[in-house]
Amino acid sequence: MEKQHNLSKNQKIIFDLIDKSHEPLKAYSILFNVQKKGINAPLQVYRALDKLVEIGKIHKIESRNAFIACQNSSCQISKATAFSICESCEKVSEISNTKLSKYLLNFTDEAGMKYSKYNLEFFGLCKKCKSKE
Amino acid sequence: MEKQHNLSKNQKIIFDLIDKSHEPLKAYSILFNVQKKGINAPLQVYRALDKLVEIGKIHKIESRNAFIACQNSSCQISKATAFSICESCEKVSEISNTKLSKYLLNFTDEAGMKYSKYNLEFFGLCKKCKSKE
DNA sequence: TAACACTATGTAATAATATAACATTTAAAA
DNA sequence: TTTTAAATGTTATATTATTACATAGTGTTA
Repeated sequence: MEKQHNLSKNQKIIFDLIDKSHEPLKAYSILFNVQKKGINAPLQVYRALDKLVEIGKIHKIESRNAFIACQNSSCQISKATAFSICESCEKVSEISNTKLSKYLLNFTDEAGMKYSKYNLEFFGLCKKCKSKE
Repeated sequence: MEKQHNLSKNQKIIFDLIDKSHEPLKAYSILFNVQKKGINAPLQVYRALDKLVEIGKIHKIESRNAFIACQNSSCQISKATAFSICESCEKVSEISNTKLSKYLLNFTDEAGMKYSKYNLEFFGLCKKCKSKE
C-alpha cells in the first residue's frame, strides 16, 4: 500500500482545481481562481504547490512554469517525469512509459554516475496541430 | 560547414561572460556583470540570451532559470539537450551521449508521435558531494 | 548609391513569478 | 496533556521576464 497523504484544506482546494483542469495552470492563475475560497496570497498557493509536488500529486512543467496533476496513478512520489509539449497549442501530456523510465534510470554518464531523478520534456506538434499545418 | 553566426556586440559580451563561467549564470547576475560594458537594462540581456539560445551557443537550464555555454562543439542548433545537476552544490554538466540522444530522438509515444526536440535534466549528487555525505 | 528589409540597440515602465520574515493556528504524536 | 511538526495568514519584497516605443546599424538588391 502506498502512503496516503491527507491533503490539508488549501492543498485540497488547489489540487482539485489543477486536477479538474485540462491544461497546465500557472501559480497566479490558480491564485485568481481560488480567491473566492479564501486563499488570498501568492505564498499560500506556492506552499500548497510545493507540498503537492513533493508528494507527487502534481508536477511542474519547468519550461512553462506551470503545474499539472499527475496522470500516472502509480507514481506517488514521482522523481522520474516525462512530458510531451505541443509548441503550437501548448497541450501537455504526461508520458508513462516503463521502457523509457527504465532506460533513463539506468543511464550512466561518462563519469559512471547514475541518476535516480530526472525530468524530460519533449517538444513538437500534437496530432491536431500537425494536421492543420 | 556549419553556418557561422557573427555575434553582435551585446551578444558577444554576454556570450563571453557565460563561456568563461564555470557555473550557470542567471540573467540578472549577467546584467550586473556587464553594466561596466554599457549594458544597462534587463531587456538587453534577455534579447542577447534569446538569440544565443536560438543559435545554440548557450542553453537554458530550465529548472534553475540559468544559462550555460554549450559544451558540445558539434551542436550548433541544439534542440536535443541533456544535463546533470547536483542538488547539493548545483554543479551542472552537459551530457553529450550519442546513444542517449538517438534513443530519445527515436522515442515514440503511445500515440505514435516522435519528437525532434527535447530537454532532459538529471538530478543527483555529483561525485564530490557524494563523497562528503 | 538609394531604397528596402531585417536585425540589433537603447530606455522606461511594468508584468509575471517566487520568496523572506513573522505571528498564529491546527493536527499529530509522545 | 504537553510538545512537536505541519499548515495557515499576512505584509512586504525579491527575482525573473516582457511590452511598448524610438533609434541605429547591416546586408541585400535594384
